[in-house]
Amino acid sequence: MNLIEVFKAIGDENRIRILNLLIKEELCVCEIETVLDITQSNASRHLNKLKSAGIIISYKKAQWVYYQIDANFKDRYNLLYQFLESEISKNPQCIKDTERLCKYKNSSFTCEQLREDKSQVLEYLKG
Amino acid sequence: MNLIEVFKAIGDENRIRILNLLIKEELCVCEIETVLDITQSNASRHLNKLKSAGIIISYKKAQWVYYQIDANFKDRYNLLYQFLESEISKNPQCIKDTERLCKYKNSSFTCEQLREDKSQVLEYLKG
DNA sequence: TTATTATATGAGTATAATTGAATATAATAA
DNA sequence: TTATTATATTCAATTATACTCATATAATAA
Repeated sequence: MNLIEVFKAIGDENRIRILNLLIKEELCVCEIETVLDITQSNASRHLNKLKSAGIIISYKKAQWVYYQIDANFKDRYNLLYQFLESEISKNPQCIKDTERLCKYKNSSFTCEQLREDKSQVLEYLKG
Repeated sequence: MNLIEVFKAIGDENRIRILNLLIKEELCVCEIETVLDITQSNASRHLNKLKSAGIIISYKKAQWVYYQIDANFKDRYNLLYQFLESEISKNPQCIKDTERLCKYKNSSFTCEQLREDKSQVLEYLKG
């Protein structure tokens, strides 16, 4: 966990968007790519950068990989985390993303649904 | 002052080093380039990035341009500023830079001296 | 005025970061 | 076992960033 690496990791729109979601709750890669509407490889890459910087951690459940904010990061870089939590919620793109996340969470869709028909979920989140 | 732009601006070694100095006190470009031992154009460019991001401001005194932390930034992004102030002092490179800054400040060298013989000042700071 | 000088900027180059498409890997399901 | 699938990774292309050298600009000094 290096100061410059952490700032570099946070200083990117896609990664800020991912952090915005993970601050709310842990999510698996397929959920993140769906809510943010970005490609799978792109989501995976950005998650890896955040993980390398020590901001998030991951664990496997069945075939899915779940990501969440690293408690050590919250603890060790607490002021930064508090700042991020507070400011990220004011970012226009993050506000939209949060709405999409809530919509997804309030629906009955699951990772299995995403596998079977992702376009259906995307259509639901759009309308 | 945009969140991502601010993080991008801070996420660079030379700019972190500059911020470390400016957190201690306002400095002009020729002092920054001397203490950090970087080229003039490089210092100027990084200062401009920090200024564009809304982190620092500048004013002219005679032929010198002095930079300092923007009070609005300190105020508006207070948690981030506090975090930065606290963490930056633990960075190995910044610790060395701070020593050089103190050495420079404790000497009788001025911007005029830097003009007349910069290499002499650099030699003093090295030894 | 001209000379000097502190800083900023332009052009070119080198390096790093981001991306999509395709493929590899590791796990589950049949 | 083989087929499927979620995620990670590689490759190639693009874009962004950082750096150096040279020059422009704006101010002071003579």
